[in-house]
Amino acid sequence: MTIVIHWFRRDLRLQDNTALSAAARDAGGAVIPVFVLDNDLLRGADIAPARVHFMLDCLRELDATLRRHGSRLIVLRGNPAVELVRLVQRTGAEAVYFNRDYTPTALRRDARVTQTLQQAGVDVQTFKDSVIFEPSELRTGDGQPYTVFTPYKRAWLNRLSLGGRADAQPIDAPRLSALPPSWADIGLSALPTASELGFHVEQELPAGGESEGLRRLSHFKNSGALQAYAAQRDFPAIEGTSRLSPYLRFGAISPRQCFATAVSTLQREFPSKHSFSPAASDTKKEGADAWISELIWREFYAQILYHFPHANTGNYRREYDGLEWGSGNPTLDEIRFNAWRDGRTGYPIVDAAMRQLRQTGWMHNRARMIVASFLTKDLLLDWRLGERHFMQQLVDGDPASNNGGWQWAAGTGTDAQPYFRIFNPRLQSERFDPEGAFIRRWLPELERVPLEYLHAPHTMPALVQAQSGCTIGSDYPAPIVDHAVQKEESIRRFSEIAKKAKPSTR
DNA sequence: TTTTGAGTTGTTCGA
DNA sequence: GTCGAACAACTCAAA
Repeated sequence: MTIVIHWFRRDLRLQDNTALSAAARDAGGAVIPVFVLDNDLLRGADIAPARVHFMLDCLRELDATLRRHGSRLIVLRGNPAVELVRLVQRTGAEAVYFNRDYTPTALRRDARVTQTLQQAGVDVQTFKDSVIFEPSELRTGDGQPYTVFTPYKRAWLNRLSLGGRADAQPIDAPRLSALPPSWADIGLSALPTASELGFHVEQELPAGGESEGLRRLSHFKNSGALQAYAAQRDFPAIEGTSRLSPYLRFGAISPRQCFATAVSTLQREFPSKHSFSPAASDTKKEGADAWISELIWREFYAQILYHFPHANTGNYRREYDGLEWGSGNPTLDEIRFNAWRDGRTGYPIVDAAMRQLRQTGWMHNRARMIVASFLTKDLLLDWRLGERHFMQQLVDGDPASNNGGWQWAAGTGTDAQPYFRIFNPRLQSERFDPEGAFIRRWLPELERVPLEYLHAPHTMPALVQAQSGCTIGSDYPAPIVDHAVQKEESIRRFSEIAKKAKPSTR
């Protein structure tokens, strides 16, 4: 009888798991579920304690669910290639199956692991799972990868309606056989905790795991947040987003499950083309449409990083390699970066967002844009500093989406807005946190500051500062830079590059 | 090859 | 406060 190893990576679930179901099918249920704690990744510079903790949560639940079905999760630690070959030798497995990962680091690792396994005579099979359409599946008429979102989205939706339905259809969880009792000593005796791995988690984190991911997906739909998504998602004080990003990051839920949920909402609101659609339903349709767009953005950035791996460490638009970052004074730059990181810039919307990140390992997407714009356009600091800090903090930190988002904000990426369109932090604050609820939630020192001063506390007269118990300079900082001045300098630097270089990306 | 339409998420100014 | 226009010029993708 054939035995197949399923190597779990970013697919920590049993339902709608492509490689796992294929393994169960090909092996008649005789699947060895395994996860490898990769020492190289755990020692990497871009790792976040919060993300490790969340991942371990997912693994713990995966193991518990497998045990309810008579199986269990074998957890190994070390180099995946070495550990998997050893597991093959011990168990007599003939094949290793896994779901494909498209980030540069994962591609290098998977090439090494595949080669090692094949040299040992093991059959290796890989599957599409973490996206609905893979990087190579959508090409322009010229056969080139898409570099602009809107045509990409159009092609994505077209492909779906022209025979791609199956790609978006979730599949059921497989039936797995019990592992032989004689294998009881294989793998770690217990899943380590984050602190046992050397990570100190200070945040209150969402509970990881497949069931929690599915519960949140249902809640997102049933609470009406999905339908209201287009109208509410931009306000960080509102629970208007799905909060599913960590679950998608680790595959506790699949993009197909998300897409199916969004589509079911559309079909329920619009059972037929001919039904009368009042204005309220149009809003609901916009909600699901906007959320589907975000799922497509996730795949857009995955394929950008796949096709343009230089963007992983450098500017997607290489002509900006000559761009000057920083003030020219490294000490000042360090002070400014630390103020940004710690939420002490004197711009409340920025500071509230940075404290939300530090305290929860997550940040609202509108806030991510604001703080990224602030770091790159107001502090004139290299986007890579912000990108790395996000990766070291975010529970949902995904290399492709994080890189894409930062380069977009910095103006060095795809679909960059014209360089003179620079976020004004005060305007963003007034527009997207009009009641100041988000600011007050994360900046207790501003709790009693009247709303008319909340978006710019340094404008408070001395008397008001005294009345609200918030003295500028001691309780809360004055702005560390002048937005109007920094904006002009940023525009100057970018326009210089634009004059010099003929744009090219490749 | 040429043409055409469009481009996530904005800001500022002046009426 | 609200609204429309200007901001500059280029690339991408498809016809």
